[in-house]
Amino acid sequence: MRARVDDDESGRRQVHDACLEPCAIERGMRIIGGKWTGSILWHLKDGPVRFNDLSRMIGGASKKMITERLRQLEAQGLVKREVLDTSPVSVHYEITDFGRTALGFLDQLRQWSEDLPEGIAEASGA
Amino acid sequence: MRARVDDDESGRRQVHDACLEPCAIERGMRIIGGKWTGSILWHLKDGPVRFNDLSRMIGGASKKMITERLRQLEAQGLVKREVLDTSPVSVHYEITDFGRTALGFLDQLRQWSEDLPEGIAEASGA
DNA sequence: CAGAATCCAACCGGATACTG
DNA sequence: CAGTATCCGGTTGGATTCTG
Repeated sequence: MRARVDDDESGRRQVHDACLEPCAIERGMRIIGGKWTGSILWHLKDGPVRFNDLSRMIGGASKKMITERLRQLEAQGLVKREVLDTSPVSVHYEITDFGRTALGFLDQLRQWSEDLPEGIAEASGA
Repeated sequence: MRARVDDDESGRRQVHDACLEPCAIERGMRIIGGKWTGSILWHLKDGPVRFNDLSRMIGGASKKMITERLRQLEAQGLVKREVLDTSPVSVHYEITDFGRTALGFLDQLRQWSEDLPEGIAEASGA
């Protein structure tokens, strides 16, 4: 937060020494590393999903969380919100083209996570 | 406490319907999604690094954080700690083979993060 | 159905100071 | 050098209740 360094306004100088690539990782993580963010995005990959369906798909996340993350993803342009004026209103959430560019990484992460040795997750916050 | 299910004391039942893959994503995220975790791992990819060097490389993270994440990564088997009894003691942190299996998607994330449209990060927690 | 609002405990993580 | 210890404010995120 302190050494933000100019955004190439002067001449492609950008980062000086340390965080060049690492910061990219951190920045990315703050975008799709939030709790449930990845899961939400992942569940949208096959097409638009309605709010409650999404909520049910991701059992474990509260509606509050789903909403929050969805709003965030929308603000970032990874997800598109669409209100259909049906009987009791339904809302579709759809992944954008930009959002799809994150699916590759997400899929790799998913694969990696699936065959983790046992007890790894426990060692995280034990 | 309602549908935690997975006590696996009875017989490997674990996940029931919803979160099968999504949970994998979440689990993975909890392992390498911590603040600085990805960066640390990434900086170890070219060989062992000493504590303070690592600390300097990742300017922005306090020693406390570096230590914490390092301990966590060690407990999970992604990083190996090695104490060399030199003059004022030096400690090497080295990525393990298992740890290397995470570098693939970390690199994808890095690439993805590098050419993000401007203003995206700001929309995260603004 | 699709949220918004409120409350509040837990944890995260930065700053600072101290140690062998 | 390589941490540990302590403090502490801010954010996270779950539970619950209410609404158009």
